[in-house]
Amino acid sequence: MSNKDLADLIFPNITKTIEDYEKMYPSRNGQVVTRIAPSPTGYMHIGGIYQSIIDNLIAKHNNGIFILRIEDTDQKREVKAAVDLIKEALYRYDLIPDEYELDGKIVGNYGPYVQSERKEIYHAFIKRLIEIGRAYPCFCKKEELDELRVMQEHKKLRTGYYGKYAKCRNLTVEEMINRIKSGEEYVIRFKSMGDFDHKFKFHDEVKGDLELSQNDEDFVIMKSDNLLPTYHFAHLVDDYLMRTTHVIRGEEWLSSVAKHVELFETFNFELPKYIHTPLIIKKEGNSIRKISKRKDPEATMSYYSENGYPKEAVIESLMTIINSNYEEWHTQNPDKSYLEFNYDPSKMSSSGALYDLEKLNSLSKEIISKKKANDVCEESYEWALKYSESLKEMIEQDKTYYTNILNIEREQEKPRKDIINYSMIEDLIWYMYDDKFDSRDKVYEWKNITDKDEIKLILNTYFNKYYDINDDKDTWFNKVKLMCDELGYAANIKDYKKEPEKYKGNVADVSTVIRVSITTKSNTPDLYEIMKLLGVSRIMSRINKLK
RNA sequence: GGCCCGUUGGUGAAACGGUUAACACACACGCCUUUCACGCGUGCAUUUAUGGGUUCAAAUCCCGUACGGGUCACCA
Repeated sequence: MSNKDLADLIFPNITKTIEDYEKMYPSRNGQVVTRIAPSPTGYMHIGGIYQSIIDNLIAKHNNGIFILRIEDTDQKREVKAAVDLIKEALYRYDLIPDEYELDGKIVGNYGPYVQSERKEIYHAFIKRLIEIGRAYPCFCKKEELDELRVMQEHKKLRTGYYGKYAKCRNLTVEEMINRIKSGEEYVIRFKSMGDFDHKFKFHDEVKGDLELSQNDEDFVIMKSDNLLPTYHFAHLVDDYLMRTTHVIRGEEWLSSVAKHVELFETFNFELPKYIHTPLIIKKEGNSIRKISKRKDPEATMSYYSENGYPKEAVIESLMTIINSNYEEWHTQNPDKSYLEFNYDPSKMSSSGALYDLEKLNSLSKEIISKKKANDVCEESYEWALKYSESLKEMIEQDKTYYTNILNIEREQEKPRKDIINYSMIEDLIWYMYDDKFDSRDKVYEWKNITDKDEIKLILNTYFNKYYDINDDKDTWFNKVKLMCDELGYAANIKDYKKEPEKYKGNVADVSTVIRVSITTKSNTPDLYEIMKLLGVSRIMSRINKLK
């Protein structure tokens, strides 16, 4: 009985060899290939988009290929709709893969791109490993493994299935065959030849040169229940066969590179470049921790959709933590797409990247302020369709009116920056709509002038004597100033500051009274424009109701 | 606990043996202004977690300590 017999017993139907697959998926002649490989376990995590941005950036920058590969080897954790969620998130941010498998359609010559569909491929590789004596079935039960670990911990030994603790590696082929034939459950383990006390040099594109201990663990490469490989083995096979040149993955994988290196060396495959990205972390009180889907809403991409952040803002904010020199580059090249930025992994922070919502907000304000009113209208309408019935109705009443509101103080050199995201638009402009104005609980935000009679006096004087809807902006404001003179307010703030005791107040106070009486708010965009849009009769009706 | 990685203002960070330790966000103040905002200006680390060492010179190199993170699954 030989290893070959064992291999044939375990994989009787596997006839294709590694060499067959190498021919099916030939070398791509130096073309750069990156890949995002999420497991479909729920909503897209912000780390996934973060990595996809880097994948896409490297691929596009080098005329390369960006692959989406679904890692569904863990059926227990699988969530059915998750692939749709992944696709949705990727497409929303224009991170469109060149090769993928979605909705049953395969695009690309290196597929399938879903791991559960690649079972025979993995089996061919495992079969070879068994044949050459570098993999073996292990019959240890979970309880035995637990016992082993407890014993190791107790003796303060390194835990794991290695060396003399890897007892199944010493089984004879005959014994293995007999136990398999008798129906015992087993996993396939890799037979390591490494020595933990020997170090090897490893270059990571982010962390630089590292010295790591060799792997000596006989880790599991194929699971017992679904015969699918574990991550480590799938990484070897898929990234080799898909000809991946750059593996971008989270830092948590750093501690398994010794396993991967031994795997690649065993097959004599060239190692891809590794970019182990810092974890996205979050500060909570005094502790810093990995951002988590369960505790942090902003860890999930749906947070940004639900709150109506424009996609550019999300990308920008992530770019600033990907390479901190990005922001500077972007201010120098305001018209260029981020895809033209020269990403440099060695410039990535090697500690965690703290994702800052404050920064996102500031970026988002900036970006929205530079958009055309029409685009803001369309994008916010799209958002409202999904997330806000109320805003949707406002927009549908009269799109032009809505756009005009958005356009106040917009198309000028220094546009107003008050919209952080689309979910806050309604809060910013509801007073421009009569039904909202009438139905909402509102507080008039009077400032310096609160005396009812004084307010009445100002409003009466202004609307009876001065206000004319047809005035241009300068005339309009000059009239406000004229009224100030008449009522004893300073028309000029400087005059007021010089001799405040001479006046009842200044033009700012008077303007505030007009503003608040019409909008209830002390903070609004340009009053002249607002009055123009509202029109005389609506203004007067509001003024009259006030009395 | 073992192994690995890290630690520069409130935050993201630059600086790769010689700078007043960039820049951005936040914050504070001032100016501008019909309010708020925008914009503009100013301020904001006597010092790079900490203790030693190397050097004419250290945030940068070396060692120790502390603290934080990752990992030690038939999860990825």
